[in-house]
Amino acid sequence: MGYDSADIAARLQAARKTKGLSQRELSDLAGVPQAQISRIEAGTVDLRLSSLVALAHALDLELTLVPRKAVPAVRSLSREAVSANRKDIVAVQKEMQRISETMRGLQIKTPNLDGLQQLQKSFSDLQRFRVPTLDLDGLKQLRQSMEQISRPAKEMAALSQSIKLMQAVRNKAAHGPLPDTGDSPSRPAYSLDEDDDA
Amino acid sequence: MGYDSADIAARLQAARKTKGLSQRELSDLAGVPQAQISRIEAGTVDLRLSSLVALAHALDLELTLVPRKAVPAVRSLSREAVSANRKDIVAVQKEMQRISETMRGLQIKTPNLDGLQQLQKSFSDLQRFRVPTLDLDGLKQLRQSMEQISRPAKEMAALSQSIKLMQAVRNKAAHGPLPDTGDSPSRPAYSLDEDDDA
DNA sequence: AGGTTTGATGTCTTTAACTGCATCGCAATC
DNA sequence: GATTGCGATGCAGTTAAAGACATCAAACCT
Repeated sequence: MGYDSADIAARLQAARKTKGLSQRELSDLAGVPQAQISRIEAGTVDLRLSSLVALAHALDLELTLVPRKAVPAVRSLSREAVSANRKDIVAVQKEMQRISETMRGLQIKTPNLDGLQQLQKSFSDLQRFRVPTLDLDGLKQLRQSMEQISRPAKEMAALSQSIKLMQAVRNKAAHGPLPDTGDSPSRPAYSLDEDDDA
Repeated sequence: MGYDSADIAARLQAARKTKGLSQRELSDLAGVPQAQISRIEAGTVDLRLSSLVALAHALDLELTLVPRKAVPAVRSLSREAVSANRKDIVAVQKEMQRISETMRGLQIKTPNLDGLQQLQKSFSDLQRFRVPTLDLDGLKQLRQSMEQISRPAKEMAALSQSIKLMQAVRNKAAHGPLPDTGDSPSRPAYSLDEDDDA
């Protein structure tokens, strides 16, 4: 337990998920038993430093001690490194791949379904976005919806739902925070404010 | 043992020292036994996260997980926060205090000693400098020398030596790296270099 | 529906951190 | 020379993480 410890646990889990790793995969990677990882992420154990470092290392993270006053700066710096870029590139790519396959499947199974073309067009549109801009959860939701389309008697509802979801993802990608090409430092929010205590 | 763990231990010790804390003081502050702190700093134990967090907290540090690629930036950021400012303010203050007391002692014991006035003048001069600019080791050396002055038959040698040392400290403070008032961000060395792997 | 994966939990043994206390050597101070 | 404060070390007892299993329920995919 503890203010900080919970943070650490949460960050470990977040890092694992955005890397698309299961607890077992991470287990193999870090040499820490899956059961232990589960307990750690749940925050029910007071883990050893060696375990923490092993996990962090496997997740391309480093454990650092930073001065209190530098914490906000470091936070924004870390955020920039993970969210603006990288995020869950692999996971998103994978999801897009699967959606693409689902799309293909639909075109074979129900080629003459009204609106399928529109969906296809939207998808082609979506594929032009740079990976990091896409929302993983939105994509997952979308795929789930798309798979409903092959269900008899639900085609139309599922189809229009899918189109809606896809446009939602598209809009989010278009208007969301832009990681863009040359990541402009966007004003250095990281600067140590002088407090001169003591 | 471990690549990272040693780092952590070292940083803990460094933080403690620059704060001018003894292991026992830190022990009281963090609630971790002195013996344990010793072992931790020596790197002979694989400490628990709770201990680490307790110590970090007591030292005004926070444990954070930062992405590999952001590590250099974070490092320079932390360095800036500790070294440019703060350094070992407390220790320097303490040392200055003790020198002041030593000075007073000399003025009582050997008030008519030639050159004492010059030493006093130099010291007053020194006191006008901002704390962080002063060199701790130089001050320690100085005090040691000053205490020799009360030793019979060595007064003169010790006195001139003290004057020399004090001027050395003064010069270092005057011409050394200036932590100055408005710490200029001195060019943001922290920027995440794009590598775009994957 | 059946098979697989994922995360959560349980049990047992081993290992080691942790605590509390005492002590030691060393340096600095009086 | 005695005292004090420092860090390091030893030891006995308690506690809990680690490791190596085995399950289990839920979600997922075919």
